[in-house]
Amino acid sequence: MLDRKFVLENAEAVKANCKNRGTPEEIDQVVALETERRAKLAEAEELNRQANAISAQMGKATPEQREAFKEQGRELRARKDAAQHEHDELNRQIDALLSRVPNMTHPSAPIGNDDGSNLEIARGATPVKKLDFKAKDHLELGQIHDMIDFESGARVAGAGFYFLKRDAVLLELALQQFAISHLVKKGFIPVTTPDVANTEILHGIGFIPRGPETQIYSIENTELNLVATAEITLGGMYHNQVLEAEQLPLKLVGISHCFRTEAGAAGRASRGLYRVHQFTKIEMFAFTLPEQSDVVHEELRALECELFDLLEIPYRVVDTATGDLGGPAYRKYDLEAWMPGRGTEGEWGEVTSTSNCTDYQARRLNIRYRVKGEKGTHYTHTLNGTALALSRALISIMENHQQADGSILVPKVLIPWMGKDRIG
RNA sequence: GGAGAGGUGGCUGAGUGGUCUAAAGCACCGGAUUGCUAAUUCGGCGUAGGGUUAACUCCUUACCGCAGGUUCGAAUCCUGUCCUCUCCGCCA
Repeated sequence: MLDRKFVLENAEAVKANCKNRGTPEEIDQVVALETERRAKLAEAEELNRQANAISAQMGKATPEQREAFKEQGRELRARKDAAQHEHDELNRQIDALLSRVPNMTHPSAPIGNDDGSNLEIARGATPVKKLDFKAKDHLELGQIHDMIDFESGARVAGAGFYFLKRDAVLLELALQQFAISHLVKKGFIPVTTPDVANTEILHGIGFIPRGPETQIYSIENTELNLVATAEITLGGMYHNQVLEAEQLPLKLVGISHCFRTEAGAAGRASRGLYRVHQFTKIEMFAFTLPEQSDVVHEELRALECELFDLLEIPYRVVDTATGDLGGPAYRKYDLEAWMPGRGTEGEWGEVTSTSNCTDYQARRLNIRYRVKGEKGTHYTHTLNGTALALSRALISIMENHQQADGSILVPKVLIPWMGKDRIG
């Protein structure tokens, strides 16, 4: 959510930003309603002040005065309640409008309507290999080595669920160990989180549960929802809290179980593990001072690159265009790994994503920081980044490290965790 | 799951319908003072919104877990709800 004062004072810039992002905007209406709201607030407060003044005299009033005061008090409070209700209604309308307005955008982010305008800004250290045999996709490889079982997944939980077996499990655990231990060395605090969160927290992060097109599984008769990413719980950790400036930047790495309905995604390229209802992720999250967030964002991106370089997977880095940014993101980088089994001759597929959400989530979640010796508080900035999405990491490892005979070489960094250097 | 107790400022903790404008202490910040490892003393010390200003400068409103209700007036009374603690039961 943007700051109301900021919207009022920068209406034209906010409108232009909405246009760049392809979001319909009603900024003029927000400005009008907010102006009206402030007037109503002043009115309600003034009436309340008068009523308080009357009440204060009540103690030393004579019995006759008392009755007159009571009557005046009643009337003032009634008028105040009326003004307050109008104010509250305006407030609700503004909130509804404003919660649909996306974050402002980093001046360097490419401007464009959709992912076609995304800008490739870097390539990984590992080049795309020309295979001298026909690449198998991860499903075929999974079948050869009995690693992925979608049929059983469907029997138990429906299409889009799966069992990992044998070396896939070892590989997944190795990847988790590898990513977490790497990030702990970089100063991240490892955390496990709840796999459910209250609706309020989801809203704060920018998810909209329980709508017709929601990505979120919700638990009936409760305010609980299965998380779609640990961004939700990690960001929610400090809901309504005030941090000390010297604690920042606060960097967390969480083990994230992700549950997604993928409503509306039917028909999109989604063979195998690429788009599933449940997967596990290693997720980075940071709370920073406003002046730190750009630097930390670059740091998260660099760490993602480091992990994929170490896994010897070819990838490209993409600076996400305005029209393709999610609402809370100020800037977003994606890593797209080369997936030889995807499409007819291989394709890039998104494997990580890191966003700087500036104060957009922090304002909704009310996460602030205080500077020692200074008055008042400020909103933190929040950032998130995928370290590894295990399902897609599995795809990229299996498909990139496959050999002509169908065996799969284990990347060097995983061998100690995996206990072997080759699958099959 | 059952029974009970409780949620008040950074912390401890008083406050059971009207100077609560929330006592007091601790911690913290600033000043003063005294030659004894620090003491004493004075002052300040929350968050958010609105108005005002050269200026957190002044004014004002709200906030005692949260949401409602009663009342001219609620930290205080009522209802609901969330959370914490203790005991019992169950359980990985």
